[in-house]
Amino acid sequence: MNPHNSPIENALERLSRGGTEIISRAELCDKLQKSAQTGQPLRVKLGLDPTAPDIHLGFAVVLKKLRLFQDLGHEAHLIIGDFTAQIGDPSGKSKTRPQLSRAQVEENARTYKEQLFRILDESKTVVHFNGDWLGKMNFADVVRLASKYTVAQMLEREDFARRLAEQKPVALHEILYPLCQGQDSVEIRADVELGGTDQRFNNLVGRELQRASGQESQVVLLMPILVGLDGTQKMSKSLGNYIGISEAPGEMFGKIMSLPDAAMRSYFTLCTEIPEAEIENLLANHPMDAKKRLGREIVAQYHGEEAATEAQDAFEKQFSRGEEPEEMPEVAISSGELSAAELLKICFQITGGEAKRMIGQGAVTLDGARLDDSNQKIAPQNGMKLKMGKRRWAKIKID
RNA sequence: GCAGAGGUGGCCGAGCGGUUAAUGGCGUCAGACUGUAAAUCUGAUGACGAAAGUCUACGGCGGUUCGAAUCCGUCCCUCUGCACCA
Repeated sequence: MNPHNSPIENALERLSRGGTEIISRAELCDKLQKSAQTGQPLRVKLGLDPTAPDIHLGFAVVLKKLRLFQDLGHEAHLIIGDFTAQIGDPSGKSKTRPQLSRAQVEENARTYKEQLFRILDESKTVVHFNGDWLGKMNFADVVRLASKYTVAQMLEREDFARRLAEQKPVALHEILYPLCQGQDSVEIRADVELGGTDQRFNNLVGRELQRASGQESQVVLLMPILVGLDGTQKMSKSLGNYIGISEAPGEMFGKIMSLPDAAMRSYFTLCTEIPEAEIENLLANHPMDAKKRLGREIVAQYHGEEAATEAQDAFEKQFSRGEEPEEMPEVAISSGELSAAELLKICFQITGGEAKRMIGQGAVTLDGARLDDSNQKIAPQNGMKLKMGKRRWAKIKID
């Protein structure tokens, strides 16, 4: 790092790592400077959706950035979107969501916090519920808020434009969503708002509404979207292509190994702190080794170095060398003969058709011997090891 | 309100009286190969059943028919155009 850099420039540089877009850089520079002079920390906002308390690596990208702000001395302001959750963010798949009770939201928020503070500094975090202000607005307030934005402006938003073009429904309340989120910024007087690039529109509305309310507009930082396990679509819970930050080390490592090679670069830059030059070097070498390094790096962040090494060893043992895993789920079975298909149904909780299919496809072995007849009678014995496909194992235990 | 187009399996999307548990694509799973739970290729993919077969499924309900996702009636929902437009 350039020793001549001022602390502010230094901070700016760290904040923009990983392809972060800053709107605008000059304003952020200003705010950082003012904060340094007055000793007043910046209020950095991040909105959370209370319906999905499982934090994954994609969201962690943003959380890590928020953590960086905290490390620079600023305050994190989390907005639990208990009110907006009733609308459902049109950025996503836009299914109407069930209304959550306050109790459910608080329960979710608790689960959320356990995970959040694996990344964030709790002592510099303030949590808000946007129902506290949005829920109190009366219809006149809503009309006044709605008057601050035009239909044409709202329709600039890509989601709406696309859905209109595809002749898909766009409900009126959905176009209120960006206004709600913008109002949150007004309420907490945010200096900065973080989000994925998919939040660009919403976050910019916040700037607009703050200006309309006589506040200084928030600076917006947009992080690139992390792709999911499929390597194309964004990582999200609803698409089922995510890696949760509290998943078991082995599971996490395995999922990372299943990423398409092409996704590695963005994972390295967004999910690890490895310097650019080293990333280039890793990617120039064998992809499998690079991916193992990636896996170890990420697992270590959430579970520690030791767990990461263990996860890698277990992976190499089970998949590279095809040996059986150290630990496998035990399944209790009462003694007595049963058919191979029935055994599978019990051990792996699958349907009869699926069990037959697995056996028919040669996917099943019992103590290393392939089963090829689903009607074959088996007398289960303690310690028998059943394997289905590459990953699923069960150890039989007689009741 | 009027007119037109639609609502099909996890998703997209064919079918438009029987051979349709329903083409195809995506997804998922498996096998082969390998460099990995990468890539590629191949296959499988409603439930129950040892099997024969039975059941459930094409927005809801009712009807016609030996037989309906396919025809008729009705209701609900979406889209497009027109009308309405303080």
